[in-house]
Amino acid sequence: MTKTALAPKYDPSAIEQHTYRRWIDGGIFTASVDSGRDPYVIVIPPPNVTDVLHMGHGLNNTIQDVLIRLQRMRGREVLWLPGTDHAGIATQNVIERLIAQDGLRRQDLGREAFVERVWTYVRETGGTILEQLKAIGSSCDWSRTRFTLDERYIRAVLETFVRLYHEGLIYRGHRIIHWCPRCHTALSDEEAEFRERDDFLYYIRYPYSAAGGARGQQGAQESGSGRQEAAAGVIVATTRPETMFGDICLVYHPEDRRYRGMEGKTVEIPLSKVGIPIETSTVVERDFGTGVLKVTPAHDANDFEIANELKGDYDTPVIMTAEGRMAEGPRVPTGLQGMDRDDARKYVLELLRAEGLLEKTEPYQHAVRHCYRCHTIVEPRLSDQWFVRMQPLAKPALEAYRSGQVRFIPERWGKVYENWLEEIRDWNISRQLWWGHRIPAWYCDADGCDHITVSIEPPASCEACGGPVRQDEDVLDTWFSSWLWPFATMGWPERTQDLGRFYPGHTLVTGPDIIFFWVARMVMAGYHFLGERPFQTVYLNGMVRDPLHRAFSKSLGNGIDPLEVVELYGADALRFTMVAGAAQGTDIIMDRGDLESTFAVGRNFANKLWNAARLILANLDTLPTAVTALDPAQFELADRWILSRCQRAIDEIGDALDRFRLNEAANLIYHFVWDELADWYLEQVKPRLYGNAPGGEVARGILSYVLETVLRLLHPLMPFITEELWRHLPGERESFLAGAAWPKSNGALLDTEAEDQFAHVQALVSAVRGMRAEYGVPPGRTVRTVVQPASSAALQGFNAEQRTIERLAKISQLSVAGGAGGIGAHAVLPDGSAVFVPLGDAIDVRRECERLATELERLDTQLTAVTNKLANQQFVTRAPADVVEREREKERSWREQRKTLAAKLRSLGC
RNA sequence: GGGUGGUUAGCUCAGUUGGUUAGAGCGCCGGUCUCACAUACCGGAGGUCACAGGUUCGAAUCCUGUACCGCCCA
Repeated sequence: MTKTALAPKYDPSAIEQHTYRRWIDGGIFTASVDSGRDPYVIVIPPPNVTDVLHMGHGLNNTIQDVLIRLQRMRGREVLWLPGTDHAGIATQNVIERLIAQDGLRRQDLGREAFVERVWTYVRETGGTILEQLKAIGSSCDWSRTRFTLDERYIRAVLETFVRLYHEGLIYRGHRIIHWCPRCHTALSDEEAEFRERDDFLYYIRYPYSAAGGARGQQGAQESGSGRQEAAAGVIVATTRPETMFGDICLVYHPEDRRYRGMEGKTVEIPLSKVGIPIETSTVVERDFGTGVLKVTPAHDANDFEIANELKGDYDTPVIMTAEGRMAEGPRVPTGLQGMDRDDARKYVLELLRAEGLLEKTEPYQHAVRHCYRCHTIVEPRLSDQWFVRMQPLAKPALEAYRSGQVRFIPERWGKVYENWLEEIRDWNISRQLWWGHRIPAWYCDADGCDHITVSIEPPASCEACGGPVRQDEDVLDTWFSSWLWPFATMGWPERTQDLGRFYPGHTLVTGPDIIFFWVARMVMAGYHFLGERPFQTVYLNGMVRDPLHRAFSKSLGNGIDPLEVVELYGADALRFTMVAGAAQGTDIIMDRGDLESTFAVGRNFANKLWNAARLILANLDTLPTAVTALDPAQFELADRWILSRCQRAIDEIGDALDRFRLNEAANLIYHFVWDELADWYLEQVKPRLYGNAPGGEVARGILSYVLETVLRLLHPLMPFITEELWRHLPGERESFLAGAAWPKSNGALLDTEAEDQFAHVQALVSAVRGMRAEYGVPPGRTVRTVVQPASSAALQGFNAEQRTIERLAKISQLSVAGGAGGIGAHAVLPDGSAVFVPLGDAIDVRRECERLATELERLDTQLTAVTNKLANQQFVTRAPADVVEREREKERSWREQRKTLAAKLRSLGC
C-alpha cells in the first residue's frame, strides 16, 4: 500500500469522489446472479425523476446504505436496486411551468409534442438525483438502474392492467371522484389530502316555489327568531353556496319533527329559481345546520350516494367545468357562467344578501381535501374512471401482516397498515394527464357497440364487432406503476434470472407517509402477481424537520441541502450525524441556521478517527504482528483491556444493527473510538510506540488489529473515511473495505478481570485530575500521590499501570501503600480506595473539609436509601436475587467509601 | 369525532422486557497550543424525567385522567 503521511486534518473533499470512483471501477456494488451466496435485496423507494436531493432522501438512503453495506460485508450477495419514478402529475407540472415561460400551454403543443418535450427534459436531467445519491455514498447497483417508463417496465404495467381487467379486478365506473381543477386530473382518495380550513357555514333560504303553493309552514327557522320572512321558505346550511345550482332536492330526516309534513313540497333554488322538491333521508344529521341538506349529486360524493337512494328519478346536473368554473347552461344564472368557483361563491353570497336570502353566516372549521401535488382544493366531480377492485387484493396483504410474513419497524405502523387494508376502498387509477402509461383500453365507435377492447398491443378494430376503435385518452396513476417496483424492475413478467435470484427482497426503507400509497400496494401486487411477499421488513424512518417541527419544504425555505453539508463537512459527517441523531423511527430536527453545530458531531468524529489513525499508522512502519501470533504473556493490563472492550464493541454493534437500532450502533462505535481507544489506550501505549519502553511489537500488533476492526465496524456508517484509511493499513488484506468481511468477536480475548482492573486505573486518574483542577495545580506541575487500594482488583490495576497513572495524572510518584492521611487533597474511589495528594501550602484545610463533608453527606443519603431498601422484607423476598445482590454490593461499596471518607475527615481534623 | 406519537439538562435527543447515584452531543463556565487531533485535551456546572392520581417492595419506564404539541384517518 502507498505510504503517504496523512494530513493533520481530515479533508473529505480530497478523497470522497475519488473513493467512490474506485468502488465503481472495482465493481463492488454490482450484484452477481451466480455467486451462490445468500442474497440480500433492497429496492430503493424511487425518487421522482425531476427531484433533487433533499434531507429526507439523505436520511432514507443513508439508512439503506448502512444496511446494504453491513450485509455486503457479512458476505451476502447484496442488491440495492436504484431508479426513478416518472411521477405523472409532478413531472407534467414541471414541464407545463417550463413551457409557460414561452407563453405556451400543453394544448398548444399537442399531446405528442408535449410528451416529447417531457422526454427531452427527463433525458437531460433525469439522472440528477441518482448522481446526487452517489455524493452521499449510496452503494447502489447502478447497472440495474430502472425508470418506471423504461420500455420493459411499461410492458409490465400494461400486462398488469390487462390481467386485472380480465380477472374482473379492474372496471370502469361512473361516480364522484376527486378532481384537481389546477392539475386537471382525477386523484385517488390518498392523493386528496385532508387539511383543516377556517371556513363559513352559510344559512340560505330556499323560498317555497309559487307554483308549489306551499303556505306558511313553520320551517327551518329557529323558533325564537319569529321573523316574518321565516315563513317564506326552508333554510339550508352549506359551506358551498355556489354549488346550489346543481341541487336536485332538499332532504331532511324523516323523524325530524321540525319538518314534519314537508315531504313533497317544492322550493326554488335562489337566484336560478329552478324548482326542486323536498325529500327525506335517514342519512341526514339532524344536528348539523338546520337539519335540512341540499343534495347536489354531481358535486358531492355524499350527495351522490343520497341521490341514488332517493325514490324520485333525478338527473345529476353538472354545473361546473373541469377548470372549476361555473358551467354554461340553463341551471346557472348567466351572470355567473364562466366565473371561477371562488369568485362565484363571493358573487352568489352577494346576490343572496341583496335578495335577503342569506339568513346568517357562522365561522366553521372543517377538513377539506386538497391536491397532494399542488394543494389546490379538490373538486368532487362526477365522471367515468377506471378503478381497481381492492378488497380481493387486500386480503393476502392483510394476512401477510397478521401472520408476521411482513413486519414493520417501529411495530406500531403495522396497525396503521392493517387498519387501512381493513377499510379499503376501490382505487381510481385514471389520470387525465399526458405523461405516463396510457391506459390500454380502446372504445368502439360503431353504433350500438359499447365494447371495450383491453389489450397490450393496440387492436386494429373492436374485438367484439370489428368496428373502429379509439384509445382511452387517460394515463394510469403513477402508483399503479410503482406498486410493481419490487419485481417489474427485475424484468417481470418475464421469468428473468434476476427475478429468480432476487425476488422476494428483504428490507424496505421508506417514510410512513407512503404506507398506503406504496407499501401496502406493493405487498398486494407481490402476492397477486408472484404469490410471494415483496419484502419481509418495512423499516419506516422518521422525517427531517426544522426547529419548529415543520417538515422541510421549498416554500418555507427551511430545508438543508445535503450537498451543501457534504461540501462543508463531508458525506461521512452528514451520514453519521443523521444516523446517530435519529432514533428508530423518530423524526430528526435540524436547524439550517446553525449547520456548524448541527453537524459538529459527525465532523468532529471523523476528524478524531482520522487523527487516531494517523497516530497509529505513523507507527506501523514495520509490518505488525497479528494479535493471534503475539504472546499473551507479554500483554500489559491495558492491552488485555482494549482487546476485551473491542470484542464487546463488535458484539454490541452487530447486535444493535440487527435490531435496526442504527443510532445505538453509531453511539457505541463513537464511544469505543473516542473514549476508550483514543482517550485511554492511545495515551497508555505512547511510551511503547516512541520506543523508550519495551513491548513495541505487542503495542503495534494490537493497535493494528483494533484500528482495522474499528474501520470495519464503522464502514457502513462512514464509508469514505474508513475506505481511505484502509488503504494505509500495512499488510495484506481485502483490497476494498467495502468488500471486506464484517468482524467476528473472539471470545478468547474477552477479559472481565482486565476490564475491572483497568476501571480502577481510570477512576484513580480521574480522581487525581479532579483534585488538581480543584486546587488549581498548574498543568505542568507534578504532584505526589498516595493510594490505598480497597480491593485486590484495584491493587493489581494500580501496580500494573503505575507508569500510566503517573503520566496521565501528572504524578511524580505514586505510592501504592497505606498511610494516606494528613493535610492534602483527599478522594475516595468507588470501591473505597483512598487517594491522597499532599499539596502542602496549596491546600485550604477548611475548604477541603467542606468538600469532603459534602461528599459524606451525599454518601449518607444514598446509604440510607439502600439500607432502607435492604431492610424491607418485601424487597428482599420479592425482588429477583440478582437485583438484591446488586443492592448489597452497592451498600458494601458505599459503606467502604464512607469509612474511608470519615477517616480522612478525622485526619484533617475537620 | 376515531386512532396514534410526543412532552427527560439552555438546545437536539438516548434511555430495549419497571431494579441507576437519569445519560450523550452541542452550548455554557474554568484551565491548557502537552510532539495524533484547538474539529483537540483536562476539569466543572446544569434535570422535583409536562401535571395529577393509581399499581408495585421499587416507576422516566406500567395504568387512568388533564394540559399542550404533532401526525394519520373520517
